[in-house]
Amino acid sequence: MSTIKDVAKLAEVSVGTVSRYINGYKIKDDNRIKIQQAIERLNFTFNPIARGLRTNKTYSVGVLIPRITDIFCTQVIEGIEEVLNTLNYSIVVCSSNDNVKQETEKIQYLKNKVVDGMIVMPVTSSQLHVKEAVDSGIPVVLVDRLVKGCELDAVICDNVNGAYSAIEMIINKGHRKIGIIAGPQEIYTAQERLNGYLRALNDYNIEVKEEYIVYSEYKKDGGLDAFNQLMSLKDRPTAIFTTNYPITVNSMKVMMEKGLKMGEDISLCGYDQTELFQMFNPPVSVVVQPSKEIGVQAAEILLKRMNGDDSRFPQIQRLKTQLISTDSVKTMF
Amino acid sequence: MSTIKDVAKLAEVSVGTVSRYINGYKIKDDNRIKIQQAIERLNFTFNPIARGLRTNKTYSVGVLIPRITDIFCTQVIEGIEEVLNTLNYSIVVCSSNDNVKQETEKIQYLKNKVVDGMIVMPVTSSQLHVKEAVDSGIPVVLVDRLVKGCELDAVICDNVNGAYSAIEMIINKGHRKIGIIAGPQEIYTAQERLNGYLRALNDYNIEVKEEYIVYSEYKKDGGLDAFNQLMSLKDRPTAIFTTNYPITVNSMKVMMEKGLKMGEDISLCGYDQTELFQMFNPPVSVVVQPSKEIGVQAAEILLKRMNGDDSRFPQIQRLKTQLISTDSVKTMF
DNA sequence: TTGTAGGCGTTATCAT
DNA sequence: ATGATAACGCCTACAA
Repeated sequence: MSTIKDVAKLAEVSVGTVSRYINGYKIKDDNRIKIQQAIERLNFTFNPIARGLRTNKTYSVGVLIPRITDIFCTQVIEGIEEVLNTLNYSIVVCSSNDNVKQETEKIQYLKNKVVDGMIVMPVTSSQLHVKEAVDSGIPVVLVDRLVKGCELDAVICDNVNGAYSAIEMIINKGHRKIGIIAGPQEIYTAQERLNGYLRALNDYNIEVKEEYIVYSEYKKDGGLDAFNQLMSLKDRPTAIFTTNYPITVNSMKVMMEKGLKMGEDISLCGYDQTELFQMFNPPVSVVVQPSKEIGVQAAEILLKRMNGDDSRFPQIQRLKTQLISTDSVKTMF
Repeated sequence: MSTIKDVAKLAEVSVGTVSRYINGYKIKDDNRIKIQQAIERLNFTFNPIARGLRTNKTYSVGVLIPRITDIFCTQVIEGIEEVLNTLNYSIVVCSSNDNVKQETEKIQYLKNKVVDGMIVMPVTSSQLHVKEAVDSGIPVVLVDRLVKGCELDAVICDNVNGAYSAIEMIINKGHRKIGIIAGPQEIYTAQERLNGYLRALNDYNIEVKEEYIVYSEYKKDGGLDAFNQLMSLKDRPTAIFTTNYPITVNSMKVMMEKGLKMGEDISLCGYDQTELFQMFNPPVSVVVQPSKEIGVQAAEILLKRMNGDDSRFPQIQRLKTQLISTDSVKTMF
């Protein structure tokens, strides 16, 4: 590997001149040509590690998500990548595996890796692991979930209205007995989605029945028990709102095993989209989040911060969801 | 941010001693204690960038995949992460977006980022973009696909037998008119899967009909035209083997639109697994690749190379697939 | 516009 | 076992 020094020697200029050339400063034309040729001849590529040491910039950002195999997460990453890659930032990805302890460790880990900034989708909204990263002065943008007691930039969805629109649709199709499988209430999105549910019932003057509200983890096996619990009520709900992807999938799985037909025996509306949902018979009603757009906007805010622009801090973007309404929710009249 | 120098001063030792402490060399007990305290007091974390400059190691590896939203890819990454993260390697992820040009660029990009090694899932098997990276001396492990004319470590699946087992199952259920939607023949896995198909027909003495073999892209919209083409034959196949995930999904989509019932009007066997496939009615028959295991093994080989162990080069691991056989392939008798 | 030289935070070599 | 010091490759005053 040749260095700036080799280039300088071959081009018969000083290293300073070469460095200036590389960084786009103005230099004499004939020097420019000599340097270009030297670079070509030596197959020189400069060492960003050395530059990073000097400039304290690594041109890399950390992305911390609960799980790399989660479609929602990868769609967000796709958005991040789209913005950051063209600017030559690289993306260091790691997963917290839905685990607060790992999340804390990984934040520390990313800090140690000296990323210029990070985008974090927190596992829980309750604690302040994320706070540490902030305190170290590196810009952090939250995604999908806010964290209590943390003033931070964030790009999230309007979960209240997302859930509200789902419940409203279910009500409008004639349902009155509507169950919800809510997520853990330490999680910000889970709180909001439950709120949307409550608010919609309230607005339509439908009594909230405690037993129609069950809770579940937002993890891989979430929803299995919860769905069964709803099904075992004497006075079963006619429709169920499942508030994230795994819960939706697992509820469908249980229905299948029990031989319950979606949209006939029991109505279902889920959260988060995958192409396959629309290929079931009937297709699955879902609240869709603009996942890629979340990534794009998070990256843009992060970029702004990394460039030292502190305007409008903390900047919280709240994106709208979209409702896909299908026959998985039965029309009752 | 405090440095090793600050620690040395506070602990009243030399920087050399601090460095040795950090790197786990033996030092006098009381020095050790003084250093520990100093580190604590100063909240010192050492700078891997500086270390990297000196040691020429960045403790980061690049992972280049066709698309971050592809489940197969993310499962592979999950495996890679599992191995590498505990060893404190970070993973720089980027996508080639199914695009040879981007692949070439991103390989260059990763090289410039000074990763210690890279894991690449190549877009095509025909060209030598990957060769460049190799020539630069950094270890590269291929995943899922081999590249012609490149002697490289690789972890792939036995696609021939994967396809063979699928076709064999279809034959055993009484089908004789079996179509295949094969991938682009520049892609290694696509070649192999077609071979498996041909070999199985041959072994069972079934004539290969040219019009039952159609081709499609291995990309997002792959399979749409191809499936229609098979359906428009006068003498339609009774079963179709779709050779990757998008093709399988899109074929199912077309079937749905046309009102064809899977496993009755037309039988289908796909490639690559997602949990949702098993929740359709009937569930979808698929050839399943051990995707996470691919990642694990690739990471292990890469690790070996990064540690200077050149034994058994080029090491090619060929993993077995598994067949899920369901009623999506009709039993004909 | 250019050259020189010091420094970024480590590691590694040499004496001691 | 430890200290002093020269690298590692680049950037950036400063001086010319």
